[in-house]
Amino acid sequence: MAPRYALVPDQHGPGGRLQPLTEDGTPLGPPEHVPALAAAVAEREVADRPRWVFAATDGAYAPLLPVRLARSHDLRLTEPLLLGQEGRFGEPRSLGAAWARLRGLPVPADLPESAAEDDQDGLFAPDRLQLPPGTDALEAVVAVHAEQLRRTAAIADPAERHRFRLLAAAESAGGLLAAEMARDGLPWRSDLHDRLLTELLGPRPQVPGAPPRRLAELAAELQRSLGGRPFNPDSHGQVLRAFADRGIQLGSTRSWELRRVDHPAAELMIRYKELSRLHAAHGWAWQAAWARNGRFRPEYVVGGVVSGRWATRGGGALQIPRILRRAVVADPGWSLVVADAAQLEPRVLAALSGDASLARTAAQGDLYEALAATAFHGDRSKAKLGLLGAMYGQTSGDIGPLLATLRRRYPAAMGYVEAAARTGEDGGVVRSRLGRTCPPPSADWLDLTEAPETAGEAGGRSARARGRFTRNFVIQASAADWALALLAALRRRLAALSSGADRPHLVFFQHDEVVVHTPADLADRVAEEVAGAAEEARLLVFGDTPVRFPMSTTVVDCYADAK
DNA sequence: TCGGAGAGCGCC
DNA sequence: AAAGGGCGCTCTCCGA
Repeated sequence: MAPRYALVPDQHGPGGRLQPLTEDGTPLGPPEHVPALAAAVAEREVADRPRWVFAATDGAYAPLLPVRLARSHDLRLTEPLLLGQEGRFGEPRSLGAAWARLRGLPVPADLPESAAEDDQDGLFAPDRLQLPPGTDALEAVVAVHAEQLRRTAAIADPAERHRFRLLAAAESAGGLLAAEMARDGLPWRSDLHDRLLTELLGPRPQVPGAPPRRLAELAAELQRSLGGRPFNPDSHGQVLRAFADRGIQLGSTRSWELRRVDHPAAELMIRYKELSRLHAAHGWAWQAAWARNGRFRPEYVVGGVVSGRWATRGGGALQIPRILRRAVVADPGWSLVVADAAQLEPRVLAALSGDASLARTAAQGDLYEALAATAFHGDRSKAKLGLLGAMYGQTSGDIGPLLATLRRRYPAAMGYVEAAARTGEDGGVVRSRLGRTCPPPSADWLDLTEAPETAGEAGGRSARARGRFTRNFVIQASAADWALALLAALRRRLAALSSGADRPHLVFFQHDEVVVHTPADLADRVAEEVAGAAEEARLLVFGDTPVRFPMSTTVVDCYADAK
């Protein structure tokens, strides 16, 4: 029985090494080499339920799948969280870098992301750890892990320390889940995708690179409508010139600007841009590259955004146009449980700031409705606009009076975001609820603000921009904390619900929304677990708060039918 | 010929 | 009506 195991796969073959550890990272006996790592890990998972410690989830866990592990500690994901906590920004985060810092060796720079991309066979996995030649990887994993636990224990404030441990655990769980979702994939009906593209764009072009029929038609109509001279509708310069030739001066080709133009060509242009984007970003080429054998497999990048939101690499999984949700259909006999957190960010603000009055409006139901009733004479749109403006740092438009109202009625909440903004303007850093740290100002920001006599207006603009960033960071990053806790809890609950090939599993995660693919007869149970996980996340992240985080959950066959 | 910058728009 | 936070992706344009 060991509470933790360090795990390092062999460079070649299915074997690997395991090192039992105590809860504080001290080795328990000698390391063990096993010829079949996946089987050995699966066995210990059942017997001990340990926390698995590895350099990076993609290198150590992905090859073990479909073995499912409950808990892990990912050194690569935890290192930047700790560096931020310690005020050491921009230092390399690989295992090798952490090891070098520990041993006083020269610290290797992180490899650029592109170096990881071609690593289809994991051939370069050992190099990606960035360990000096001849270093024993298991020894490094054990040492860096113990050091990370020590650094975590050094966080002075007990409550902050506790929350940071939650953050590291949740981030690591995110790593496990991202690897699982990449493997399982999102159900994707290429036939329906194809039909949709054909309806909108015309038949798939036979000649690769040729524009679909509808785009060619629209381009021709545009040309006629603007006087017959040929121009490329994909070229902003040529579009501006074509409109100018008809006496229409445009500041840009943005669709909101085109929408105000009273000329038939404007509407054609808007339509062209919509369809051309669909074709370029999520058309047949995308389908061939990303949606194979009934599954779309995005590559998630856990913590890829400084706020802790996930990013994806290739495939644009987090920017799929809503219309394409029609192609996401559960397998026969299965269902999709689609759940999103309603009005997550304003609720996070209420919980973060401890504003009793705002918390009351966020205690249930439609937050904006409640806000409107108490402060905006029932005008929901004003309530929403005002609150969003406060969270984003908006200053222009007619928002002034709305912000004034909010400041009067919710001084604690508004004070919270304004304090975060001031910290950012002054060059400081802010943290999320669980302790994720925002990056410091960039070097050119310092140039602009530290020499005001030369920087002048640009310096002020830059400082205000950074104020908007830190203002939004505390909310966006704390919302990401909550979402990560939700994911970890839901993942655990789904595993408890059922095992084997027919188990419900997460297939999609987008900031504040999750999709679970489940055998249809378990769908209602899954929906209950979603609600339970949201409540669990609330308690873990915000503790004693009256704010509630309701999920809007639907059980559907097709993603497009949700909500 | 390639890479970076800028524009623009998809998602939250 | 069109400003304010975070991204990824694709296109054009332009300079090395």
